[in-house]
Amino acid sequence: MAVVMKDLEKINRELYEPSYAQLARILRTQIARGHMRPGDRLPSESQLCRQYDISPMTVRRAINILSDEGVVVTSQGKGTFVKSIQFWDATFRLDRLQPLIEDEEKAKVKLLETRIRKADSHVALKLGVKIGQRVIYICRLLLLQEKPFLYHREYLIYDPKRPIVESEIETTSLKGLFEGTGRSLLKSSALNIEVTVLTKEEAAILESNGAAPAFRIEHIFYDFNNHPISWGWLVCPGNLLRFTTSVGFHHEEL
Amino acid sequence: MAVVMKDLEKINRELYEPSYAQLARILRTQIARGHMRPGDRLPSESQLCRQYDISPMTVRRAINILSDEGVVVTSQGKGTFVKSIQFWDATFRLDRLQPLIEDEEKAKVKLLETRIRKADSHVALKLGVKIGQRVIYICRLLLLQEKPFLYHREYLIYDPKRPIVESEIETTSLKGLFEGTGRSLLKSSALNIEVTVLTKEEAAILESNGAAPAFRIEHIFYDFNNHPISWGWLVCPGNLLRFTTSVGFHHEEL
DNA sequence: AAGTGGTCTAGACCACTAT
DNA sequence: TAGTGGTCTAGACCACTTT
Repeated sequence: MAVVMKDLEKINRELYEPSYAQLARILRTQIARGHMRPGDRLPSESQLCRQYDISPMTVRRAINILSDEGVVVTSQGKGTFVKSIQFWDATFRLDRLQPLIEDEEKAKVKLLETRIRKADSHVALKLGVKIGQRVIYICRLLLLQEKPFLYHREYLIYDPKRPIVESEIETTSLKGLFEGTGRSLLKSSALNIEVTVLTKEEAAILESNGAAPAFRIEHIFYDFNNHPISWGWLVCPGNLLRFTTSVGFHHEEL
Repeated sequence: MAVVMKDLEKINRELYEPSYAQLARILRTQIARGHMRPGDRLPSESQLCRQYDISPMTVRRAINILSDEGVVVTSQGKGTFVKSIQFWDATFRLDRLQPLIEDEEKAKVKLLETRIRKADSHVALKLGVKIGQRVIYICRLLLLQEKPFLYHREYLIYDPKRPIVESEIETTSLKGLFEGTGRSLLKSSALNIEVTVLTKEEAAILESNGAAPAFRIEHIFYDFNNHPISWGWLVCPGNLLRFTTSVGFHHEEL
């Protein structure tokens, strides 16, 4: 059977881009251009070795990249196949917010309130402390180009032994906030995204309509003993935020 | 300098779990237990080779896994370091919905309406067709345990040359819906998640309160010529759906 | 039996960083 | 100069699937 050598770009070893990345890019482009369609089998690894004159490990690495990206699926003994796109593969990344918030020019954080409170039943449950125990309440507003954008409230465990209090409260930018202040004491975090409508108080602070729909991002941070350190939530009016993503095959335009 | 051999699990080559995965797991566990904290340097690759008696490539593969997971960060010439957790690393996966919807027992799809319409300006813009061109409108309701859960409306390009129409409309489960019907003609999809409040009509169909907050997931599918195939959106009342995720270091409990 | 992907070796050479 | 990660080789052996 004659193999048609179509689109056979060569690997250029002079480039800064390593061979495995080049091969991954070449195959990804072929798929995105429709030369290989979902369900089609890719050339076998040994074929790719010969075609591109690179070693098996390098080919495998390229294939693994595409596999991690969800572009192909491998099956031992059968081959490597182009995956059909799955709606469910979509992931929404919070880091789309990061550039907005880290821009010191446009983003300002206002500390609205900070004080010691006694934990009510709800806070006690979330933080795993006893009702009535002293906790720190922090309330911040993030402004984007002078406009209210995010309203953040947080309860921190009050531990006189660790002076995390001051450094936490001092934070006037959200940048370092969630990286952890005592940096090495944060182990993990659990997050929820929900929708709500703004309360009157929230609407007033965010200069939005009451009962406007909003995102609510809740977070709990844990230390290395898996004990909660803080519980809080961000509220952002729906008209100011959307999450976008895409699934499927993409490549640079010609 | 005496190296303290702490937590030195051995690689077991008899296991089904490959060596690189074992090493990744061992290192991940050490980090999660706090034996190595954010900012700490991992043993160098050559040290790991000697300690675990495996080859450099296998060590590299383990490190690469942790790097892909965002647990460590590598720096040429300096070493490999435990990353501090980043709030922004959080990703929310749509596939949390999949098990719900694919469960044929609990999930039923009701086809509410399907008919040919002429594209108005909005639809024409989204689908890249002329105003007045005929498009297919489909309206579905997904019920979960007999309760309305998702309300789905979609506009499809009407192309008599391709009989995608029948197969699309026949779909009574959402399962195969987004995998594509003519399976090989879907190239990519763009998605948005927004918040809205339910209109009266939506609230009636979803048996929810009017003006209740809701997720709105919009999608556009493209073919291999990068032309839109369909545009549609899902609406789900906020009290029925939340997205959850976590960031940081996790390991199996002891 | 032949072909496929999956793991792994024992090195090599390079680029970068610390000292 | 010595140590670090980054790339790559040219095979080996294995498990699985197809013929």
